[in-house]
Amino acid sequence: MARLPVYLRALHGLAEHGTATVSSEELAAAAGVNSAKLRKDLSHLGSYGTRGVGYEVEYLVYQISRELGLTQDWSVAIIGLGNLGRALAGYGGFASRGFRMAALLDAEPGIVGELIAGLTVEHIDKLETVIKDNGISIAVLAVPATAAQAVCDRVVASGVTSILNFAPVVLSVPDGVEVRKVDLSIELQILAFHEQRKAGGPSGVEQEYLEAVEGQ
Amino acid sequence: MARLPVYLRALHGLAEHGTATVSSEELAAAAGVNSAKLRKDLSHLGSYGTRGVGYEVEYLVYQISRELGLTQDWSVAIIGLGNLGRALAGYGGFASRGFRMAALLDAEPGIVGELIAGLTVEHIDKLETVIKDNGISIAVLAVPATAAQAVCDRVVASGVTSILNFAPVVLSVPDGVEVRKVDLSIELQILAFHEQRKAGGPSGVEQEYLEAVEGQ
DNA sequence: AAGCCTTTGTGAACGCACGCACAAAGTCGG
DNA sequence: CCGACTTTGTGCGTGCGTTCACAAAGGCTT
Repeated sequence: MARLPVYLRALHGLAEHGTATVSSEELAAAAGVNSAKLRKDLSHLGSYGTRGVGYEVEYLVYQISRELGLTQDWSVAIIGLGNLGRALAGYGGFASRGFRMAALLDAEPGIVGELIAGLTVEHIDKLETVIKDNGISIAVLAVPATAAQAVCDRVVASGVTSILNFAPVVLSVPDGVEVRKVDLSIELQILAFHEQRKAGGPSGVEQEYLEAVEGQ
Repeated sequence: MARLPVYLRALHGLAEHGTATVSSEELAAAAGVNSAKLRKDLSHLGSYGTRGVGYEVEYLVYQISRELGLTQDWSVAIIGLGNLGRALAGYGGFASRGFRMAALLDAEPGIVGELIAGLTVEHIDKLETVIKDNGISIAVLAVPATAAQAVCDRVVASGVTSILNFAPVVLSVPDGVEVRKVDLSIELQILAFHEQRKAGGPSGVEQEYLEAVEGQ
């Protein structure tokens, strides 16, 4: 189900290319998955395909968007406007998918007041007010690890129920609050693992381990 | 196995806290996983725990680091120094885990020559030379989607065998080259999905779908 | 209008990963 | 030195996701 956004992106690419209809085989290749898996995923949304032909791109885009809740706009706050926060604020992929950057918050006096991506950075002291006034339900945390849990508690108390966390800590939240974590250094470490394996590779007990996790 | 970096981070946290020994239960809680799963993961590396006591933090850190190939230094190139590339270049979590930022590359004349995180941005024309001279085996792609595949082909041709891709495209690479993809907007879309579900939620066939993917 | 061909949707088997629960093992107190 | 307690390491059952393979269904050609 985390694959629906991937399909959606592939479909957007096809639409821009002028393709009107697509088979499960083609779409699966574009998304990098098995065609049977794709068909099963799509069939859970309802029968939106035509046998013998395939799926109508535009219609499928709408259906997936609706399923993902992208037909309505979501207000998002970015907290922490360091390098990463700025990158996220300027990332075009959000606005085009129904996400509205509604507020930027930071604690640093030198950053507060700055204009980033058309928004003025506000002081984190106003967090509660800003979140409630803008009807923000999704918060993006790009703050230092040490501040993450405290900020998390505050946004949750203010009514935020979805958090995208870039800080390298496991956040604890009450039931009903969704947290997704992105950790950039973990991805690199996984690459290093495979890299090491290619470069001669370990031996002994490690080899057994490698065999056990093969393909992961 | 993608969990080893998570354990490693939790262990680093414990080490800084002065903890010398840790039980699987405690470590599992810190990493946000089941304790049995953690023990099984660690047992694949070998028997590094002491029954009745737990695991020695420092020793376990070393063993996991070695398994992940972090005891040797990896040279990494960042290609594309937009907001995201800059954030990555300045991210401290890399250097502390055995990754050395060896080169920054961009095509934009206004960016080339700039000093970022202690490194001078070089022109992408020198890509092949830079990669070979620095023995770079891992490349981070923070370029626009339209340029991603072309840049990817060039780094692969230059000998890079691991790619961390931030561009929203599925890269095609020859066998033996590892690609990991990070897509920031996908994470937000998944949050929106859950958010929509909480806010009243869809009905009809969609409800069946939701039940089918419950907990995901 | 009828049959062929393509492609969807899904039933069923396979495989993997997760988690429980327990036995082995090692430590600490008496 | 022995017994009780703690914690690891793991065998086994369960449940989920993936994949194969095929039947149903619709379009297209003749």
